[in-house]
Amino acid sequence: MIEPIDELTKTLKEHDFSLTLPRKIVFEVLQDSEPQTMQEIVAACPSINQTSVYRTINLFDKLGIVHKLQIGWKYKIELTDSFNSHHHHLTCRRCGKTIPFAEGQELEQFLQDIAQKHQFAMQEHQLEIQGLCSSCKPQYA
Amino acid sequence: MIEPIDELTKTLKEHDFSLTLPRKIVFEVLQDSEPQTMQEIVAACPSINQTSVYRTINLFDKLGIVHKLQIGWKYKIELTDSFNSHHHHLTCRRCGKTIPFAEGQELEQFLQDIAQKHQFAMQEHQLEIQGLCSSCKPQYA
DNA sequence: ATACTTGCAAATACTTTGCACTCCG
DNA sequence: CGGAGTGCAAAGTATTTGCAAGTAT
Repeated sequence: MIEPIDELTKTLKEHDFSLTLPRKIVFEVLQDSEPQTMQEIVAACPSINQTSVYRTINLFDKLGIVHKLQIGWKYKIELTDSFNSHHHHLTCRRCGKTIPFAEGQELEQFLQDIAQKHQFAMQEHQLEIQGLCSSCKPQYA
Repeated sequence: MIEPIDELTKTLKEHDFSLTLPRKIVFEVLQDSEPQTMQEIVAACPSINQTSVYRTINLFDKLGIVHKLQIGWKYKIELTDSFNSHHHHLTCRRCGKTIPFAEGQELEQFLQDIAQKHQFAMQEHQLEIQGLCSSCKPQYA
C-alpha cells in the first residue's frame, strides 16, 4: 500500500517541486480532516508563516492536490480524490455539521453520461447536499 | 404565469423588506445570466454603490434568493432554483466556460435516497462537474 | 553556483461597518 | 415622525507580491 505522503512527493517531483517541511506539515494538517478554512489551516500550522501556507495551498491547487469547496458562505480546502478517498458532503444548515459520504458506482456512471451528452470530458466532480441533520430536524417539526 | 420579479417582491415582503430600485437592478443583472462574480455584478450595476450591492447580495442569500458556488478558485453568485430553473454546471478547466445542464428526476431521487440513508432532510443540493469542453478536449489529445 | 523556498513587510483586493442623509409610508 | 434603505468613507479581513536570506543539490 502506497502512503499518501509518497503520493504527494511523487506529484511534487513530477512538476519539479520538492517536499519541504512546511509543505509536509500543511499536507498532514489536511489529511484525515474535514474540509478546513484558510484560517483553520494557518492556525493549525503555527510554525509556518501565513504567506507560505497560502503559497502552499495555491501550489497544491495547481497540482490538483487540493480543491476549494463552498460550504455555506465560506470556502474550505480539502484534499482531492487522489489523496483522500472520493466522497461528497451533507451539510446541516442549522448546526453546520458536515458529514462525508461515499457514493456508489451508479452516480459516477450517471455523471459520466451527463458529461458525454455535452461532449465533455469529465475530470472531477463535486456534490453538496444541504439540509437538516437528524439532531436538528426535530426542532423544525 | 408568474413573473420572477413578482416572486422576488413576494419573498421580500414575507420578510418585511421592500423591493427598491437597487434591489431590482441587482436582481435583473442576475437573471438570465451565467453565475457571476461580485466584481462582475458590481460592474454591471454602475448606478449602485458597491456596498449596496454587497448588502443586497447578502440579503438575497439570507432569503434564499441567491447562493454562492465555487467555480475554480473564485466563488460566483447565481439565483437559486425558485428564481431560475433548477440546474447544475459543467465547467471547462481550460477555457473556463460554464455550461448549465438540467438533470432528470432520476438524480433527484438518487440524492434523496442518500440523504435518507443518513437521516438527513435534504433541502438543496449542488453538483459541479469539471473537465474539458468539446473545443478544448482535442488540444489535449 | 543555481534554482527552489521561505519569512517578513508592504501592497492589493475583498468585504463589512458606522453614520448621516434620503425616501416613503 | 419613524423605520428602512442608501452612499460614502473608514475599518476590517483576506490574499498576493517583492525582496533578501536560507537551503539543498
